[in-house]
Amino acid sequence: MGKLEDKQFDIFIKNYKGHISKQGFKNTIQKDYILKVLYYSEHHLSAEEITDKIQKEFNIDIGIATVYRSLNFFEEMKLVEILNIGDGTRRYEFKFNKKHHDHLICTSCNKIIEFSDDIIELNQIKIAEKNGYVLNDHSMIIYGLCDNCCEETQE
Amino acid sequence: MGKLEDKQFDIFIKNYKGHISKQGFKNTIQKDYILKVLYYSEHHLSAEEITDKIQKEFNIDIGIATVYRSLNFFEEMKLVEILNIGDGTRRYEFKFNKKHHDHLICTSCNKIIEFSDDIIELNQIKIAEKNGYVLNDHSMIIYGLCDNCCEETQE
DNA sequence: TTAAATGCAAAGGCTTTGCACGGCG
DNA sequence: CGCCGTGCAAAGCCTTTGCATTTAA
Repeated sequence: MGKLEDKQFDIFIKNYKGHISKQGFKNTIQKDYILKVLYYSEHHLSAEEITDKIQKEFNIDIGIATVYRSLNFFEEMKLVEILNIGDGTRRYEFKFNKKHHDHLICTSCNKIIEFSDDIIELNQIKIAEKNGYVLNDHSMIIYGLCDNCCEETQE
Repeated sequence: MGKLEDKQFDIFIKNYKGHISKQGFKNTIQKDYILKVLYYSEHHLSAEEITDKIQKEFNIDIGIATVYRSLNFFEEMKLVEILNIGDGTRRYEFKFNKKHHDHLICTSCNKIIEFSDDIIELNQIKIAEKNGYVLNDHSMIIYGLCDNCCEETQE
């Protein structure tokens, strides 16, 4: 968490808090920590992982129910996106100010790589139109073996 | 369930049964009915829906545990594909002899349309390669409002 | 002060599993 | 007859919910 990033995060959180207040909600440290963990995380985290990280990195106990409630709240506010890779556990990622992207997942080690592809972005709009749908969102997950796991299976 | 289709299904099931026997598994009427329901279904069904359909259409009671076990079995045999639209319930569809396709889902009524797009198919291979992944499979879900639901919201 | 947020534990969905019994080969 | 498959009920896992308590504004 370098200095520049901290400044960026501070600007974001200040903005966020003002927004929250205006809407009649209340700011809490729990939400701050969840946002902080998500903001700085390079990975897509589950509710349990977020809870553990807050405990380990900030030495603060937080109920997992609060984490779930907050995450759902953030999702409604479009700050957070849910990633469902099909293993029964939802993962969450910070979305604000981030370009849309899709995911490439290793079926062996679960490593997740983000990618974005303009051609795919364009085509999904066309497909939605062609079928009479008004596009909302999309999720594309490519499953495969990452380079590491691929080497292992060849040995 | 027209005559032509019945013939097709009979051919399939005969083949399938031979295959099963060779592998040391046993054929059961339960599995037959599950395959039949999936084969003829135009929709993507949940385990519960499959169980209910077998009860209603064939008047046969089948334990939902058996349905789940069979579906997992069929998935391993690549006969069935799991569709995870993110609402917590897995849906299953017959895959055998069917071209790969993706899904367009209405976020209001959950209507599912299948589509396939060559450009997207091509691009996902490129993306996997570019990132050092060996492609396995992919799932693309486009979320939007279908024409019906779109009209309703405008009224 | 007072409405919203938290934390705990209980409840809720969906799916899996253990075990005794039934039925295919 | 041996073993796999089934059915039931219980357990598991992730997530949500009810309720008393705490806390921000």
